[in-house]
Amino acid sequence: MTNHTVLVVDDDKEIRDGIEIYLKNEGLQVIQAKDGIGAIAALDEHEIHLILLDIMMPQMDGITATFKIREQRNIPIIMLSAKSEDTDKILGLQIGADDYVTKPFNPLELIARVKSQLRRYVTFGQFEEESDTVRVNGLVLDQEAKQVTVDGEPVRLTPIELKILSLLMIHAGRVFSIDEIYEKVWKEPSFNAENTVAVHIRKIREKIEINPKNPRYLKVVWGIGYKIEK
Amino acid sequence: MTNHTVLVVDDDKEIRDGIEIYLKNEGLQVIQAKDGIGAIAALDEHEIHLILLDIMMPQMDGITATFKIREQRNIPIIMLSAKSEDTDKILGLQIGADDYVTKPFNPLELIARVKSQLRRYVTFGQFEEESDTVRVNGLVLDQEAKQVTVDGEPVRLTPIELKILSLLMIHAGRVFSIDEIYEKVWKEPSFNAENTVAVHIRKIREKIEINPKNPRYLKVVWGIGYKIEK
DNA sequence: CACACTTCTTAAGGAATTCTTCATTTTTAC
DNA sequence: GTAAAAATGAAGAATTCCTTAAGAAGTGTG
Repeated sequence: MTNHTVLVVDDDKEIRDGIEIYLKNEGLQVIQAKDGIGAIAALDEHEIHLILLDIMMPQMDGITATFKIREQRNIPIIMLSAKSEDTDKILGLQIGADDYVTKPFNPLELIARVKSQLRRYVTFGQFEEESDTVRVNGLVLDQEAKQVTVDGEPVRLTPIELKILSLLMIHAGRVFSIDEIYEKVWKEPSFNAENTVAVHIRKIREKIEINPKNPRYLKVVWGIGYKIEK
Repeated sequence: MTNHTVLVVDDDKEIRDGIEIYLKNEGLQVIQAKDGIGAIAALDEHEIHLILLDIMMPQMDGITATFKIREQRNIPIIMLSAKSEDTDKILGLQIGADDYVTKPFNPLELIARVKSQLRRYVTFGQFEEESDTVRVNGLVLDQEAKQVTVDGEPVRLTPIELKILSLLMIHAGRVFSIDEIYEKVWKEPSFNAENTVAVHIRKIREKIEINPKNPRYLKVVWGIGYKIEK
């Protein structure tokens, strides 16, 4: 997981430099480009393992650049954008980005996503099918298929329910407070979200538990929070 | 999630002191610095887990300080600023702050954000202190799962019971007076709490002892207090 | 654009559990 | 034996959690 090179493409030098600091701090090598043309040039000159690409750039915009890059090589691309509209998000992903981060972004989140993408890259320069399944008790979470099964039976979860359950399953055994769950799932500080989370917990229990009143998987720890029994 | 140290950087002593009161009230340790230079010095001297940084400071401004700090270590940074313009907000985040609070700020919101950042960092595995399990005799305390087992059997404890038992187990062998227990668990000076603690002790014994009348783990030291037998 | 459908959020009441207090009994030390 | 300390039991107060329901917001379809 070391010695990877990341190409940062953004027209704003400050942003490039800011990102570079974080990435270097993680032991990654960084090359900068200020637009799509420069990015393609950099791809010829260096062995790049991942691209951080701003969607709004002069000369050649990010989406067009994605096309050009994909024509050359199959490299993980993470898109950056100031726009938070879902339309852009979906468009970016469909066209070829492997992940998407909106500005202003949390640097830690960015690093996590970069690492996640790099992890899929192995010695042979191919993509490894990451084992994306988490198994706890009789519960199976397939992160790629975004599906959970209980004893083989698929469960139909809503997006938020899936996120909550994923969080709890990935860190099975650990207790998460309601605030913590809210922050991780909704990605904003929680103010008055107790019932909201509680209702979702109830819904999840309804779907994964035989007897929701006496849950087998999704346990409550009094005064602290919820967890998935390991 | 306890025992974290926050560095408060602001040129106004009143603001620093005000923030310090709130943070200390949450059990956090606080170190102050009046400018960027002082902040970097403090980083060398103390183990800091989070920085509250005013964006407008003499000598070295907050944004420059952010860069310098990031060069050294990857610590969560929350920016404070009197400016509420969105341009500044985005700039601050892009450059390296993990979160942003505008003055005048709501203390509760500030605390919520501080805690949120500390939690986020902890999950990323950066500074997870204290080993998660404490073993004494046949007693096992899993601090992550917030659970205690006696000879492998899980025990269902209430929040206060868990806190008391955790305290005694972590410092197994040491005797705690009733007042000491009360202060540590309730986080307020003990007034007339002798019986209150005694009742909880009794409840704990009921749950972890085979014969509460002749306790094997939770011993009383006459005239002094309670302890967990090592 | 109206319609049905799903999902999310909020509020409120009820149920269950837990906390504290007080009175009483038991144990301990001298 | 006596006084101080500790343990016990029971009851009301307080807290926390669960559940339901209703409306808001969003999505897809004809």
